[in-house]
Amino acid sequence: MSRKIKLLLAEDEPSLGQIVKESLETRNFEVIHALNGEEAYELFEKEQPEILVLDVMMPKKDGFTLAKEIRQENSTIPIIFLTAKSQTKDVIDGFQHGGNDYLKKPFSMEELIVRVYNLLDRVSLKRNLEKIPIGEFILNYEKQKLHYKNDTELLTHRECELLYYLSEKKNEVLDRTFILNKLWGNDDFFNARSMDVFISKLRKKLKKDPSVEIINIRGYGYKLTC
Amino acid sequence: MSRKIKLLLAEDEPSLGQIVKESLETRNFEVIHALNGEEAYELFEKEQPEILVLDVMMPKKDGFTLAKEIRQENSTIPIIFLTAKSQTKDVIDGFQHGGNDYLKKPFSMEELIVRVYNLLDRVSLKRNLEKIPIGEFILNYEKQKLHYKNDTELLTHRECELLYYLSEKKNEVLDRTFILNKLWGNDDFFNARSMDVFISKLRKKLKKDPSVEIINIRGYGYKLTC
DNA sequence: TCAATCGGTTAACACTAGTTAACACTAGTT
DNA sequence: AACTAGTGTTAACTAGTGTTAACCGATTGA
Repeated sequence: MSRKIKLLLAEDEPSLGQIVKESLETRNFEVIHALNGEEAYELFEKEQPEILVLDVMMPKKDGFTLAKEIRQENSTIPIIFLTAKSQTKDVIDGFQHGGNDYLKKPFSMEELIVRVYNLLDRVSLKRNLEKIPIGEFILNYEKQKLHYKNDTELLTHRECELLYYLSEKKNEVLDRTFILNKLWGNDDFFNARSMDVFISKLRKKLKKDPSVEIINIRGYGYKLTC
Repeated sequence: MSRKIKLLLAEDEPSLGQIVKESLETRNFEVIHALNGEEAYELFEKEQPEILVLDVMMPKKDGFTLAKEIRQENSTIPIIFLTAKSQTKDVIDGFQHGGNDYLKKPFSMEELIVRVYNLLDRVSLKRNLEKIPIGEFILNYEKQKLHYKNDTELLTHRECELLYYLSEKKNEVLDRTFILNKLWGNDDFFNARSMDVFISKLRKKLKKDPSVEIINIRGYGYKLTC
């Protein structure tokens, strides 16, 4: 497993802060949670995080002011601002450069994660170096390779992504539209047919171990069993 | 596939609501999100969720008032209250009974999930990887397969679900409307006829072992005997 | 006993998914 | 620029699944 990334989260709403913290932790971040701007600055000094996620509206010191101060010490650390809907665009634009990005509330964790990884430029962090067992097979996501005993088969990027998502939900149903949106961007007719083709290809490649199957659940999606 | 559980979430803070919704969705819930007490009541009527998660402090109608109204229509539906730290214990205690539970903000998703499952009384979250014996047959729910001696028959998803529910209540009567609501979503005429067809198909497949029978109890449902 | 209702069975149908091959496009190579 | 290999999309055909319809028998209550 790769090293945890230390992230400073400054968010004063306790409920939201707690859940964002937890979600990031399950994704293998080490989260330092500050409840206001001043505390955030102290924790930044003390903990030296790699990336900051700052709520703009906070008691004691707002996110922008905090960012200016931190930038004097560290001009490269990536910062993501969490802004309220009411925030005017031009104020945000003033901070839209360098290692900065922003996210309007309400946001989804997926959006936050994507931005975090983009700024860290470590897109494939979570999938790093993982050897995923699928029955007798071993999937190496990084190398797009599928091992079976002494054989190794190369997977294309699409095949690999698809199998990876299936393997994440082993023995559970993976939603059709979820895959389509995730991998193809939308779930229109043609993409759906394209996916069918890939399912077909994967089944062929997974035939070596008869205990591994991709089962269709009509109208819902697929289930990888092993 | 294990059908999605419909859950009504009433939470007025948009950021928190969005993230709780998303987290529940990744755990395979169907989440109906209401932004205030009135909307929550309307959605409760319309969507008929299985469980409610209500913020206590909400605009237009607070969680407790809402719960009282809903309890008049449905005295058994599980309700989880999300309470602020300031909420006094005795007020909460007034609602601590029956299918109720509460959770202090800030809470973690894990805590919420545990309470949801507790109230739903679904211990068997991950469905049996186990092989279910039905007379001389063995049902493998995961793989949708029905084994008989050396033969293996593939079941469709519907067949498998239906047989699974029957096998859970072996030698007991399984309610018609229960199956219909569980598998088809509602118990209208057409779905009922559709189910008849599936019962018919299953009987055909179960013929190999004459000791296994699906017996109809007119007006009530079916009994799988073996 | 007879109509009414419920459930059983079969087949037709509509729709979804599976498979294969042809095609278009990209990137790398000569 | 031409050639090649690899990848993903589109198309055409086939197979599988669940719903609807039609017809029938069984059970029930008036």
